Amino acid sequence: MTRLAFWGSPAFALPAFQKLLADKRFEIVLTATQPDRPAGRGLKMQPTVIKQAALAAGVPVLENIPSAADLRAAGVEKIVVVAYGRLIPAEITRGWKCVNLHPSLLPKYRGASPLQSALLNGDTETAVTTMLINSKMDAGDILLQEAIPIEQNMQLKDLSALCAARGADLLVQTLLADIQEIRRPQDEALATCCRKITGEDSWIAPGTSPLQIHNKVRAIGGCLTHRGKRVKILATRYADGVLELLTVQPEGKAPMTYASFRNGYGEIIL
RNA sequence: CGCGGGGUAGAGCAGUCUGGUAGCUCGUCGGGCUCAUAACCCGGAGGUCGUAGGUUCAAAUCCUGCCCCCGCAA
Repeated sequence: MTRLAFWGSPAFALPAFQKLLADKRFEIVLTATQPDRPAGRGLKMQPTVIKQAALAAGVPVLENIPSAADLRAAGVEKIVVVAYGRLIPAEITRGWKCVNLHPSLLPKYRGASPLQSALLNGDTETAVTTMLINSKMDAGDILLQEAIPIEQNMQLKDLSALCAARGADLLVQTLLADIQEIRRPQDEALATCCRKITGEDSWIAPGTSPLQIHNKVRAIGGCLTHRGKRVKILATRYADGVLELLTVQPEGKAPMTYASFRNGYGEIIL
């Protein structure tokens, strides 16, 4: 039984956490996650998904970055990192094998928004990759990689759930493998980086093509102004060059079908 | 006390400022036209206007409390 530390924060990390938790070949002796943050309406303090899961499972949680001493005290042998959201100190990466799960076809899409970037660019394939963390962002040696096809009308939540699930399996395989044997360096010449997505990115500029709109909507949601109100486009279908609006949400209102929207607000001119 | 929008027929909205027993689009039901239709025409059903109280001859509309939903930002 391998004693693991699990470092992760959002929902994407949950399938991996639960998979490792349930697997008798591993024991999660420590979790690290981001601190509670004020979030949501009213700015109430919110724990991360992983903190909630760890507490429910009775696993110790650290909200600050664990030190080498913390890891030694807990008898950690390997560290698993999934969407932790913070840099790992060099003293940790030097002292332990830090296996990271990254949902992209590394060395493509290093950085903060690999899934969004793949959808935004209309890629037809991505991957889940396990790698060893080094000092550079997502640049460590690749361990295992599994391709994931992206369907034309797949939304971020679908792709994210799929990658999280496949990634969890891939992590298990990776942890059972001989890491020194399978590690191979990334080809720096092919490396690309994606930045963090902000609200600004979802605005649909006039003249955006139907396919570009579709890709934007399924990656990060589309935003436009209609009769003086901001309207989010939540779901579209694209086939044979034709873009069809499916779900839409006016500012301050609940999501609704486009048919309903049209009855009350009128047609959206793209 | 982070900022803000909203709760009116099954659905989406207008009407609230300038009180006077509720309207539009869609759906639904019935009828008509048509070879036919998700098209078109005619007709009907369906709402204690979130909730409690107040002001008034009269409240969806003005005032107050409460409940619920949502957007932004992080």
